Amino acid sequence: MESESKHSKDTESRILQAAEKEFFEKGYAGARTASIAETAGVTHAMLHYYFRTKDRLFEKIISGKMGLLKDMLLSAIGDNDLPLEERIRQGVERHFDFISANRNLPRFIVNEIISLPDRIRIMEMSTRDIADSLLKNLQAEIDEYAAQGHCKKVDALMLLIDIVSLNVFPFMAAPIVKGAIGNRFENYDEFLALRKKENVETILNKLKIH
Amino acid sequence: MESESKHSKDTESRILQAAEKEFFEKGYAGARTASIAETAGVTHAMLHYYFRTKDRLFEKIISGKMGLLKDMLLSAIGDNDLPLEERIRQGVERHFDFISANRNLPRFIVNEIISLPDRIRIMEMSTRDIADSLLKNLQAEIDEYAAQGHCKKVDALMLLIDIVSLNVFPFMAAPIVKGAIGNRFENYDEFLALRKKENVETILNKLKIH
DNA sequence: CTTTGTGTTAACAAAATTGTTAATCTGTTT
DNA sequence: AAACAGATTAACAATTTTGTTAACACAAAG
Repeated sequence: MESESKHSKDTESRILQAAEKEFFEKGYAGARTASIAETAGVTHAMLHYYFRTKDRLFEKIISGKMGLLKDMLLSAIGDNDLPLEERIRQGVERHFDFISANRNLPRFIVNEIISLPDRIRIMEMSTRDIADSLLKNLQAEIDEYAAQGHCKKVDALMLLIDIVSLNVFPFMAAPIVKGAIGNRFENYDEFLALRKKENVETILNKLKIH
Repeated sequence: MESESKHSKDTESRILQAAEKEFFEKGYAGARTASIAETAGVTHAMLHYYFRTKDRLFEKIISGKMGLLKDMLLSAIGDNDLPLEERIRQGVERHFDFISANRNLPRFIVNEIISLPDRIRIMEMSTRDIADSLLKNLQAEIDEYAAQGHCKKVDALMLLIDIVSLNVFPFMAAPIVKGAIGNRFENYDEFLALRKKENVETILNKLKIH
């Protein structure tokens, strides 16, 4: 038996939780306030009581997730005090794990944020700042290693896009990929584990000198 | 002056055209039949006259696009009668161009088809068939080349997923990537041209022996 | 124990969206 | 030109979804 007490103060957070699920699964337009309320186990009047409108509730969710986008990019670079190859390996793995832990975040971002013209600019500026500062360091490091003959002189930006592309796709397009892999794997997580290794190799392979 | 004649039989196709645009941009839930009708330049009653319901109109659009998904995968493999490396290079380029010509098709598929439980199974079976037959040939070819010492023995499935991942991302996540590239490029198409080359190299690089 | 304020509910209202109908128009056939 | 059939429109109806309100519950403070 769960606590059946009325006047439960966690109502607000339960609505938020249910809203996140609903918005992530169905997008803003597809989400229904009544459905959110039902999932949260409250009447839909409560939703309006706490958040006034669907829009404001959506804002609450989306603003909380904006930070995660930065984290997603940042995680792809790894710690600064490791040798380059190890740093990149770790970065790719952490990035993969991050997305794995937020499987429908990329789809949500791509759909909902892109469809709001205002937000695109915020998004662009936000990613620009992160990318700029981060890539400058990484590029310098790569160039240094390359000068020492330890790796190829690759473009850091392209490398970052490679990492994100490879890591995001198997989650974003999971149903299609599931179809493609057929019965080659026991379950999808098994495939994902292998895919993670493969992505690390693909990225490191771009640095290797032929 | 366009033909202002009433009784224009192209009304149906204009609705379809407007519907495709609307559904692609806003998804099923976000699309408005009135908006579609307005874009098509007809009253929204016409939409119901020709297609009865929003659902049936959506079906018309989606079923027409299902074939394109197959084409998208098929284009990534290229012609059979070329040397392997050339075949893959051409495949990656054609696949990139195909997506470039259907920029919001991937997003549409990922969102709308995935959200319909029925369709996922159709999708899975559909992709399975294509992937199975196609990958068997490609894998055999790779293995042959590898046995001759001309390339590494890579997994064809992983290679296909690599191709699609790398090619799809810059279109699907365009606003985020735009932010990341900042002012390094004149315009996005210039970046895309470079990205296309980069993807070809990334893929071919996986085949090269170190 | 009454007051007070917040949380809660059910029923209702408003708005938006989809779907229908009956009348009208237009080109075609006889 | 009269009849006909499909196309078109405007007005309306139905449904869905969001948002509001008034009454009620309950715990805490005076």
